[in-house]
Amino acid sequence: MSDLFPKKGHDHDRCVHSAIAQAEKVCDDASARFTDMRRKVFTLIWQSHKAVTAYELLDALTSEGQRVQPPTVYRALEFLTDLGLVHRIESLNAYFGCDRPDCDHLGQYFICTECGRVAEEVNEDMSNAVRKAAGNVGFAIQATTVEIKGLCHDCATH
Amino acid sequence: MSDLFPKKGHDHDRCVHSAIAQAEKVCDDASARFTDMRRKVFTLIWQSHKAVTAYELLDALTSEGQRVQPPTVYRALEFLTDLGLVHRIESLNAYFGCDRPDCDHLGQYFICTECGRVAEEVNEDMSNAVRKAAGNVGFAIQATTVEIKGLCHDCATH
DNA sequence: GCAGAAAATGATATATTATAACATTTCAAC
DNA sequence: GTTGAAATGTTATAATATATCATTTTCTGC
Ligand SMILES: [Zn+2]
Ligand SMILES: [Zn+2]
Ligand SMILES: [Zn+2]
Ligand SMILES: [Zn+2]
Repeated sequence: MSDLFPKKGHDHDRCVHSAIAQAEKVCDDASARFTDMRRKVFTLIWQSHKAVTAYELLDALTSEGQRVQPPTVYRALEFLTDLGLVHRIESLNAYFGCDRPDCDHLGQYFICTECGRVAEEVNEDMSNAVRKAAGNVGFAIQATTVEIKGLCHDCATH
Repeated sequence: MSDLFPKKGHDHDRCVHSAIAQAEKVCDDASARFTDMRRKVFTLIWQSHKAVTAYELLDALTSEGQRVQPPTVYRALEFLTDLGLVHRIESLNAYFGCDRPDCDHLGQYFICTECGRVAEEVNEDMSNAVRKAAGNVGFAIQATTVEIKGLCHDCATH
């Protein structure tokens, strides 16, 4: 059985640093600015492997000092999602950092209802099944939302 | 190419009557009450093949006479979704009538961004791909959200 | 039929998520 | 340094959803 959710006790600083490095590259390639605010929001999203709501981000930013307003966070989120650095999890109204922002993909999200962690997979069998089903009915895909809730292996076995 | 979205000019009264008849049966089998309010909400949802928001339902119910409050609509929606008569479309924050409420299923939803219509499919290839991907990583599925946005055949070709 | 319990709805308030509109600041290009 | 575009700040409000308690309706057992 392959891993998908990160191991407990993994070196999470590596996750964060790698994500930031990739984000810098993606922004650079797109001639987009990875500003302080965007970096703060992005880093907060990567604090855990859970999805984070806009207002959790607001609270975190506010407790750091002066009051941050909703549009500030939503703008940063829009920027990050447009560039594919962050994905919105529709069934949670929350946001999740992508670990492969360099390539275009139709991701699928496994959401553990016990520990709250989210894992993104890019599974060609699933993507192909979706594409084929769409093709069968003459539907031209623009975007897909595939979110699977349940128990991750750790939570199912402990 | 098989049909999925209903034809223009189809006999929609048949859709509605069939849906209501099925709902009555499902409620009866579950010893649940298909009250006036639940029937009204359900019928409003079936007015079109689009997904309907809670507040659109509220407005429709209110214009029928006295003011209806949000909890009234949300309660009816909870009842209907719990019984599988209606599905929530997460990416739209909206609700859509199921045309096969009698059988358990993991549905997939095609959402046309042009005409707004939604079509539910129960595609075993997709469902199996999801189950297999979950199995591969030891994930125990509780619920799935598969929503596909794009252009329906009518809108793509006209 | 009637009492009591359970289910459903009404009513009020409030929580959560998200955007519109305009002002100010920052920053890169010239 | 000036200037124009991008980003952020500020204020207000829209859209979606739930908590809580009161009242009404329906069901069950007698
Ligand atoms: Zn990590
Ligand atoms: Zn878990
Ligand atoms: Zn119809
Ligand atoms: Zn269409």
